[in-house]
Amino acid sequence: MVRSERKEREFNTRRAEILEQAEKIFASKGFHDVTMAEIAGASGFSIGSLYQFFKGKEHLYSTMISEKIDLMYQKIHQEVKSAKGLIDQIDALIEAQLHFVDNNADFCRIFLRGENEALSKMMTSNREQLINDYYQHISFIEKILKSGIKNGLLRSLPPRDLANALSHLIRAASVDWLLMPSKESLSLKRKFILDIFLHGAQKHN
Amino acid sequence: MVRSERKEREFNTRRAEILEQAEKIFASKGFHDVTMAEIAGASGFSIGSLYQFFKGKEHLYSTMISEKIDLMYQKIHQEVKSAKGLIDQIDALIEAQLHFVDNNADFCRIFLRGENEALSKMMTSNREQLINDYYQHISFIEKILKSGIKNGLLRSLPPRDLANALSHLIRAASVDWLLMPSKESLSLKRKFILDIFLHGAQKHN
Amino acid sequence: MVRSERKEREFNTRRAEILEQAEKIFASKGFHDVTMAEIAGASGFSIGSLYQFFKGKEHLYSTMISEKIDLMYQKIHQEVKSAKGLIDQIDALIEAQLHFVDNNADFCRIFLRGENEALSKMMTSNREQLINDYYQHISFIEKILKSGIKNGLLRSLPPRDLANALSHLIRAASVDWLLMPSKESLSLKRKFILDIFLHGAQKHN
Amino acid sequence: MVRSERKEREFNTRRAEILEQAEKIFASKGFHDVTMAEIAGASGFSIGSLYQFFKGKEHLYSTMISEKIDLMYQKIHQEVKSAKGLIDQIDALIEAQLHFVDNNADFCRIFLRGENEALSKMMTSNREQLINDYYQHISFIEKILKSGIKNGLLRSLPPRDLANALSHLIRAASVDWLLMPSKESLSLKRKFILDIFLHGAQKHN
DNA sequence: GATGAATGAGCGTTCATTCAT
DNA sequence: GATGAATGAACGCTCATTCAT
Repeated sequence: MVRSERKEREFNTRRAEILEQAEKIFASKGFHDVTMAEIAGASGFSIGSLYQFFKGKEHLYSTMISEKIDLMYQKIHQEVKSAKGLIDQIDALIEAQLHFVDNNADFCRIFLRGENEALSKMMTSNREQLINDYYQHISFIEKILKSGIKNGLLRSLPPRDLANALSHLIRAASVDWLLMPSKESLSLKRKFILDIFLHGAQKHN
Repeated sequence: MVRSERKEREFNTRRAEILEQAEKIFASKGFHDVTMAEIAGASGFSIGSLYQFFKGKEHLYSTMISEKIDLMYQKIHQEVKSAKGLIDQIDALIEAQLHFVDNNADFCRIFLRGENEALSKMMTSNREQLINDYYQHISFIEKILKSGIKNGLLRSLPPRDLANALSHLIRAASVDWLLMPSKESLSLKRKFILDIFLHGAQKHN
Repeated sequence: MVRSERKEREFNTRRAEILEQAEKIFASKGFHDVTMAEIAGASGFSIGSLYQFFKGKEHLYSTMISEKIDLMYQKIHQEVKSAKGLIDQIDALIEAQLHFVDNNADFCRIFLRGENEALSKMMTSNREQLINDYYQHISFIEKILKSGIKNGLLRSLPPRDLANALSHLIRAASVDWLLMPSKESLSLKRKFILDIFLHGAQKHN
Repeated sequence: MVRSERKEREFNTRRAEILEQAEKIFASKGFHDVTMAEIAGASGFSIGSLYQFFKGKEHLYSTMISEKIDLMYQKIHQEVKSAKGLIDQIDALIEAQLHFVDNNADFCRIFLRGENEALSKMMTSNREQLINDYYQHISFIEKILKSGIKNGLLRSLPPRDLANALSHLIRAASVDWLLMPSKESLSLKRKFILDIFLHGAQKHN
């Protein structure tokens, strides 16, 4: 039916609106200090309506988290894929992730709080999904680096560990920036991250 | 008075017992899903007794976190200070931190839901203390690396960024290990971390 | 909207029902020995519902007190205003107050444990309101007596003190009656109060 | 034994010390906001010791109240008895009671709060004792007034009601004074009370 | 479908009282 | 006798979820 298609479009629009408002509120106050009434008010829906879109508060929260993170992964992978050559791909990876953090500071700060413990409760399925997505992301990086090793551009180190290292070097800069109020744009760290990842800290003569 | 000395010893023993049990429980369930009654039961005290040692649930939690973290910093700094030479010091730093994670996996997992300093849950004073301690730790690493730059052993990069990078490379391995149930000892990553930090991933001809 | 009008009517009905039950319970057990669960049970609402009508236990209590007292003042003033002549007005005042006590014995007994204004239990704003209302009531009596002095019907004594005296003579009879279980109607004291207030106890030859 | 006599003297001294401190604290904070630990601290005894003198908090409180009130009655009766002639006796009654209120304002203010509801709980025996003492006091006044009637000095009105009236006229002035912060000495009301009680408010030609 | 009033389980905390020392 | 640490029952309040309208 055509009608049901429109309905579904509308459904998705409303759902997205709720998620958008929920993100803002959760980002600013954490999980436990937010009430369903608050989200209902901010998104212009009634409390009851929220339950047509999400099974409950936890579901709403974890959906918001995982959809946003998936979006991040998507963007990153897209940027990386459109880059040519190993170094450029790594650079694109760094740039894309820093860019996301830069533009979603409040959201990212959620992870500096202890709030995603919410996920540890009932939402095991969602939590596992999140970890799974993370692994996939790491695997994605791993694959790139593996090809670098194959090409002889990178040293022959365990690719999984390399991927982890690269990922956390980006995170290092991000966390530092998130904790510090008002500093220069996070993108300035891009070169440093690439440099330290490729060449290390030691001076070579 | 001799008597008050014994009392104080007993007081500290009991306090430590509570903290030990609280750590286990908080580690497995987070902050909000734990009740004072649960901690009381596990530690063999009455609910009321808990309040002779801690001002409330938050205080108990934040005390547990910060005392444990301070212990980690102490151990690390101690190990590093007893090492001679830049490389050995960095190695000691890595080893000491991996060792702590290895021996306190449950505790560390708290931080997988919540970053290094974990939390809005803490009374501001305690939270600030914790952040302060973290900064001091980073500064400690920074100082070592700075001397390495001075000596010409390390490249002339921003020492603060280097310290951050090193710290997160250790974290990278730790997180990977913490997420994976049952693997080899975390210490095996020691050499890799040192290697990647010093020489980077790129092959140099 | 018509709808909201009905809702409001319902809201007020429910609110009044709670207050009515709360009055009975508070009157019989005081403030501290009453639980919200008890009031909820007696009034046929859930605990949570109580909080839709009142901010908390204190608010419920002080609202009950002050609304009832205001009602008493209203009735008294109304009766007095519809009387003509000084003596009749004083008589109406006595009669109206005795009548209220007669019909609200349990409520009034609250004040035998705690004076006219009853309480530290109230939010300051409400407490002040209550004291203010009391002063207004005394002023109301004062005004009547003042006109009696002007007319030469009453002796030239401080009107405020006279008002106080009259008010407490009524109280004297009320307290005596409230403390004695099962006696004749309180209204029988009406003549005595008027007599003693006007002519005093001494025999004049 | 002589020894047990000294013991008893000591016991009574300590008991009185506790009651004295308890009065101050209860007077300033009411019943429920005072802890046994607070009284113990203020009176220089341990918590446990308090229970050697009183069965519990309520017992301590009600004992303090009734002993103090009994003291008041004693003083009043004593003053009255040493006065000669009806009018002087009534005057002594008024003066003695105003004097007590003047010197024990904080204590008296307890009764303007709703705290003696404490007595409504378990301490039925004590509460009854208190009411009984009150009745005895009223009876004492009644007897004096009755003799006045017999002598033809007072009008032939129900002596019990007269006693009540006189008692509450004194109370009227006391309450007014207690509620007002900083005013002239309460004793100034003495003449007014006597005057209004004897002659009433109406002008007689 | 949409609403939001009603529900009631759940928890942190206090403090009078007890009792081992 | 004196102490004060230990006990644990008790209660106000919140808020996710439901369901009658």
